[in-house]
Amino acid sequence: MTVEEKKKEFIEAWGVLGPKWGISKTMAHMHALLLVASEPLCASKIKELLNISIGNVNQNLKCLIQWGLINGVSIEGERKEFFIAEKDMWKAFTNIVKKRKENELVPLLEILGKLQNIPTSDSANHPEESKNFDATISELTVFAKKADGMLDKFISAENSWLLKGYRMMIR
Amino acid sequence: MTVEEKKKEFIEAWGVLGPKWGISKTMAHMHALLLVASEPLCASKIKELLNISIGNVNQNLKCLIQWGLINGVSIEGERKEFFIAEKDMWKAFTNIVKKRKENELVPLLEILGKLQNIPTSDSANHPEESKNFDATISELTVFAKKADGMLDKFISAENSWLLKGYRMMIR
DNA sequence: CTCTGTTTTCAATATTTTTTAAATATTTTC
DNA sequence: GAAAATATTTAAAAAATATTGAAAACAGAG
Repeated sequence: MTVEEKKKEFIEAWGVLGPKWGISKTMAHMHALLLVASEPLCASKIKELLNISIGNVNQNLKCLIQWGLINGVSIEGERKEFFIAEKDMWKAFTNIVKKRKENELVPLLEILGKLQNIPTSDSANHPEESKNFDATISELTVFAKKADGMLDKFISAENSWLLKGYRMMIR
Repeated sequence: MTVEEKKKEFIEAWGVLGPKWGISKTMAHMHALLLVASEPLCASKIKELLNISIGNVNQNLKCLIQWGLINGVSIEGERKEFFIAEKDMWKAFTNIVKKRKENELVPLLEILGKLQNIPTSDSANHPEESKNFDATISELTVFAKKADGMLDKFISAENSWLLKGYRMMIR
């Protein structure tokens, strides 16, 4: 198996996993391509290597940058922009966690808070239901807040935490 | 705001979050509906409450059961099956983690292992590239394996871990 | 066994998301 | 400032996903 073949296979595999992680197949392909590229690539090179339109490349580049998975670099004497993947997996991972927390957990906490703060006008008429509902919302809130705090620690933890070993203390 | 209104709002909100978590809007609606329902609901009741087809209800019920987010229960004297949501959030969460680990991490580790075990036939011709590629794959592998181990601990940890407090030791 | 209510399956349809290609905008160089 | 190169936006096409509705399969009661 040649290096090129291995790269192709890796890119393919990443493309299968990507959608499961919430990023599109093409975006995953581009990310994988940049991960294994031995030098920075420009948009048109990516277009060429992956056989996709330049507009598509452009959009996904922007998206990958937003996710903190790649970075633009300028190359001496070249006019156009080149791109490289973030090779520090820990960094890439915490970038993703940060973004998903913002998009997923924060809005959830907002709506839960709102539902808790607004009084239930008919709670007297449906005491049981009202009680059950409040209990569910409040359990969810506790859980979401804990998760939120945990992710914050995660994000601010050092690289070494994952790479060198870690311990979770259960109390 | 009445209890019913609150429930509606919660269901809507869950429907928005769901797709970001990789489950479809309808599936999220159904899950939310069962979470706040004060009693088990049957398929046709769900169809009625959410205004969707019975086939759709059936498919998503099966999917929700697969994810471990809801359970079927039988009710005294009733022929059809009823459903309730898993209200223990910790359990629901670990169910999800377990499933996603199986679907996402395990296949990744497989492909990484494969790429490492098969020798690179042309590594002599492209020493630099080959070395870079191997390094990337192996860094990814280390990372993925650590994540895998961490998730295992997570899954087998006690409910109390999250609810009562936890500590991460960084070394 | 047969009837009836229920669940499951699946091809057709609708919806959503992704991709393209072309138009538009921006930047750099002279 | 004009020309050339690069980058971005957009409207339409294509592809992928979700939903429906109707038919088939199933299960329990008589």
